[in-house]
Amino acid sequence: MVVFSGQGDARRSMALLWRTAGSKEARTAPGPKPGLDVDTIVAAGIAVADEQGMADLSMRAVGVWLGRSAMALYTYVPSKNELIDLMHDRVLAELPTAYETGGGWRPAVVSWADDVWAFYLRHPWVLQVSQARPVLGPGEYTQLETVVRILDGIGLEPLKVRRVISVLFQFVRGMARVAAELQQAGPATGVSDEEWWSVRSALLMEAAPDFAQRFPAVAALESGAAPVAVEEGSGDTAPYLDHEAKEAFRVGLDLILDGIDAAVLSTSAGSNRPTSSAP
Amino acid sequence: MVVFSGQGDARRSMALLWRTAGSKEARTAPGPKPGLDVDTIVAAGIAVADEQGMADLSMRAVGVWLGRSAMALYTYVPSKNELIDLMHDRVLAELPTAYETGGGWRPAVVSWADDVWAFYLRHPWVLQVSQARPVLGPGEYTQLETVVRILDGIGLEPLKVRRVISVLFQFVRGMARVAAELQQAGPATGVSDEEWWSVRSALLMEAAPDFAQRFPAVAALESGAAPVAVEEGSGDTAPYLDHEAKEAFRVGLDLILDGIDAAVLSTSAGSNRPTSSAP
DNA sequence: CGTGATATCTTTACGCTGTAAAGAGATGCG
DNA sequence: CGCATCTCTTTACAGCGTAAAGATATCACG
Repeated sequence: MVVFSGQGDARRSMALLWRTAGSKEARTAPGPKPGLDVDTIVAAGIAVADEQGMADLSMRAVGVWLGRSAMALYTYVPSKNELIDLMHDRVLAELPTAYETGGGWRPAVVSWADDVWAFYLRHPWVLQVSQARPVLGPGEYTQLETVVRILDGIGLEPLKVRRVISVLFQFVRGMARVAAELQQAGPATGVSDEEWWSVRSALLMEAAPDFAQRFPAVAALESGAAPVAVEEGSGDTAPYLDHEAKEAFRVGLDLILDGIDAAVLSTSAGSNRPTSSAP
Repeated sequence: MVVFSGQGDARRSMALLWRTAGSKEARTAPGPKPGLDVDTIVAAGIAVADEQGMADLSMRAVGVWLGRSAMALYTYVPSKNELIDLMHDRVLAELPTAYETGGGWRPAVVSWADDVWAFYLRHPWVLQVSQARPVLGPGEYTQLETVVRILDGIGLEPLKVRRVISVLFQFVRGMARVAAELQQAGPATGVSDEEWWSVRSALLMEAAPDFAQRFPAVAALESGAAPVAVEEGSGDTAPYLDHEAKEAFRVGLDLILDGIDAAVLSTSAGSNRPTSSAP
């Protein structure tokens, strides 16, 4: 279930995102002093989402975190969707904003992708916020600025840069989503991935004894590609699939970077040199 | 909010997916004759999800669709999550299962990606089912078999084929997700995308007048890349962004296919040597 | 042909959700 | 002081998934 962005008063949303609410003017209004503020509430929301997951993020839960009732939050934030937008934009601030491009764009993109990957695993709930209509807040634009700066001047026309960024984001988000869901599913259900898979594949062979006949290509692929050597000795909770997911991430990223290379070459055929894999 | 797969009795799940429930034996048990069956319920669930979206898919809604109470479904299906798994696996059956590879793998992959893209836009709720632990049903494996058959024998080692498939799926799903959410958001809120964007960008400039200073690369990119000529005359509801989304999809796909090309070349360079990690 | 076991299906109920509405209590200005 | 105004709480409502209990229909068996 995707969480859609708020549909409320657009001007108020923007003001909250960019903090242009009249924070300067001294308070002279009657009434009790505010015991909270938007930043505190957003921070509490992020803490709850990090700790308990998006499914358990409720106005009541954030209220409990702050020692208030759920309805107290509505004094500062118009709705839960708006709160999520604010959380999303604010949490992006912890990403690095600059990458060394002296060694070429390729290692810079890899570093960036690694950081984004780790970020999503740290805050898996971010992956559940709808991307349809971006939040248009400072965090979002800072993140975009960072990656545009890496890819600027490598010899792609602006439209192509946008497309490349799309592909990169979709890929990183998609792969991180799978890894994050695995990470969540394990502890949440008390069933490790190895257990889950071994139980399931046994049952699969039981339910579909003709599997190899019905799906010959898949069967051949699995028998040929399955044994990615399991590294023993690491004390992580789920070392095997974590490692597997990260390795798939790296290989896929390389594939995309090769595609970018090809695009660069075909655009500026002749002058620029490729960073790897020459024709 | 992602819908996770069922955690119930794994054997029963598999039996439901592969229809190995004792459907053969004649019914001689006492009690009233069943008025429903799993297939009917799954079809109703798909109809509700297609028509009203995943957010409005509830046991009560499916019950109403069938003229029963919500609890009647629990006679046939152990939980809502299980029902969603069954819906997911069943709806995949409408995808084509074979592609002409006579003209090379590349056009075949493009056709496949186009079909999957259209499929996701037809059933956007499928994009909201967790991919962490695949359903392992016949639909899922049929789909996988289809794409493996396209990529088999183009000169990639099995592990690489798996990675390539991962990248393709993540990309298609990611891009389709954005397009689907746009498609949903428009009608649902009564605000077209052009309206939404023009309102938002006006407010953005108001809230962040120093935008071009704070985000110079993004500002430059947008001024340089924005004008993707709007095609007029088409009578669709949201022709511009639909077209834009599809165009981004095609360009991104090309990028990935170029990356695959590079991987094929580097693998079969010389004779048949794998690029990394030989067995 | 009862009669009891069993199956389908409905009704009710519980704790959860986002948030509208109303009220309590504190605060500063006239 | 009185009163308008603000923060925050309480209560309430319609929705959710599903546990539990009960009504009703159907078969096998004495």
